[in-house]
Amino acid sequence: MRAGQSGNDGASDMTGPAKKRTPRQRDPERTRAQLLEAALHEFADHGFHGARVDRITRAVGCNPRLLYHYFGSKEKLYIAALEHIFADIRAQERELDLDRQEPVQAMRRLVEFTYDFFDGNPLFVKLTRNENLLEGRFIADIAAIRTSSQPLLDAIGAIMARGQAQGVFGHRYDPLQIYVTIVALSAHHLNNGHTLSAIFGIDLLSRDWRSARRAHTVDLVMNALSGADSPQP
Amino acid sequence: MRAGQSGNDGASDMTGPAKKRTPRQRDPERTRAQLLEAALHEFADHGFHGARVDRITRAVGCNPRLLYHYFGSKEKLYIAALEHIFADIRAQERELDLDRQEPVQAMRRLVEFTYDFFDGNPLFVKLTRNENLLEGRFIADIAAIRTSSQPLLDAIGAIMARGQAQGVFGHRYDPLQIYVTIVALSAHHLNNGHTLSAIFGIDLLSRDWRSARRAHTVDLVMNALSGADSPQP
DNA sequence: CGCCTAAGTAAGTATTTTATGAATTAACAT
DNA sequence: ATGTTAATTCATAAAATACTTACTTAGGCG
Repeated sequence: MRAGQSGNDGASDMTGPAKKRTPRQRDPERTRAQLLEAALHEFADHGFHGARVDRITRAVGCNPRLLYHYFGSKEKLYIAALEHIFADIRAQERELDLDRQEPVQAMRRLVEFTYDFFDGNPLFVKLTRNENLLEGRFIADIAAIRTSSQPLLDAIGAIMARGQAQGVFGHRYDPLQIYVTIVALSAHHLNNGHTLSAIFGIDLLSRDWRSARRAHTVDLVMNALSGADSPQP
Repeated sequence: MRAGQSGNDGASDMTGPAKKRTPRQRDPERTRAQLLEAALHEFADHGFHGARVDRITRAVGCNPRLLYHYFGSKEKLYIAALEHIFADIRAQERELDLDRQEPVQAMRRLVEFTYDFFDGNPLFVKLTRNENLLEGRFIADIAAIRTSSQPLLDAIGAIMARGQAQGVFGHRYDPLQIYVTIVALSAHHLNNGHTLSAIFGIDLLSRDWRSARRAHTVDLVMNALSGADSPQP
């Protein structure tokens, strides 16, 4: 707290209160980062329209003007937040390294990883939900969002092919369908936790239920892939 | 601008249409219904915070005051809309009648029904999404929302039990997990269609993809239930 | 017919909320 | 120091937006 208190010079302030003359230590990077972090939470909790720039700046404890100085507008701040959160998933996905493992193990690892990602990133879940509410108005413009998606699908396709060749996997599904399935099983109860919980009178967001859900998800996907063939109509 | 006078002074109106002199035929029920219908779409498309009462009344072509006359506030209108859309699903669900069919067929029917319900009710999907964005602030207060949920779970449990007894189903899962799974597989791509489409560069909301998804969903659930046992760790 | 209530209209207002213009102050290179 | 640039504050514009007050008119009912 080295900031130049030398407090009493605040006396020069004419308005009565004269409280926090503390002129906010200059640190543009920190300020920008704090704003982005606060925005992430604000947009996640209230959506774009429900979010208030005022709440964001108050959370950071800075002047509203700064938000516009650094980000230009509420919309641009939202885009920055979206971009930031999507960068994370790409980074994490890159560490998966599925090609070197046996098919069954690789698939299990992918499912567990995916489940844990959503379970551990409520901000991502919420921001994504809101972006879909906005009909994906901004997501398309974010560059580098499709970059590592094809590799992921390829990896899934490769795992299934290998598994089939080895005879451990049965019916071969479309990799995209499988991936959407994994994500659906992992995230739907998070996306719709409040309504589902209200409808069934059980808290689907509790630690216990989520833990059971994890096992169920892994179970189901492995079961689907290893099953010989789908029951015929 | 002493409004009220008779028709032809519409010439003073600058915008072309000049329709509004017609003093809206009196029909309270119709007005109320129209407001509710418009609200359903407005809240679905923009969420609670993004929705504009002004747009709703303009869509109906009535005076803003009427909205408050009939519903009291934006919030109460939202609740009315939520209540209305949730009443539908309950009604439809009641027609299922799963107990009289063979287990495999009953389950297939349930999955298809559930898939088609979400696929055919975008308003329901969107309103639900928004209600979850609001952390279920209103859903809990809506009476009769839990009414027919337990019967549904019981029905699922019964189907699985019968299937197991007949030897057509293998491992027995928790009915709630199964139901959440069915819903997840049916609705996740609708809930997250825009982001997923952007990420993979494929339109998951197209008729073709949704049709493929339907088959995949049925396939997966039937496969999961009929599978002997899950692959062991 | 004439009155009374409720449906409907016109025209605000109060408040919130995003956004800026311009002054002020710190940091830093020269 | 000094001058320049960028960070921060102050004060407020400007626009939305939910909601109201005060009126008008239709139409059922005695």
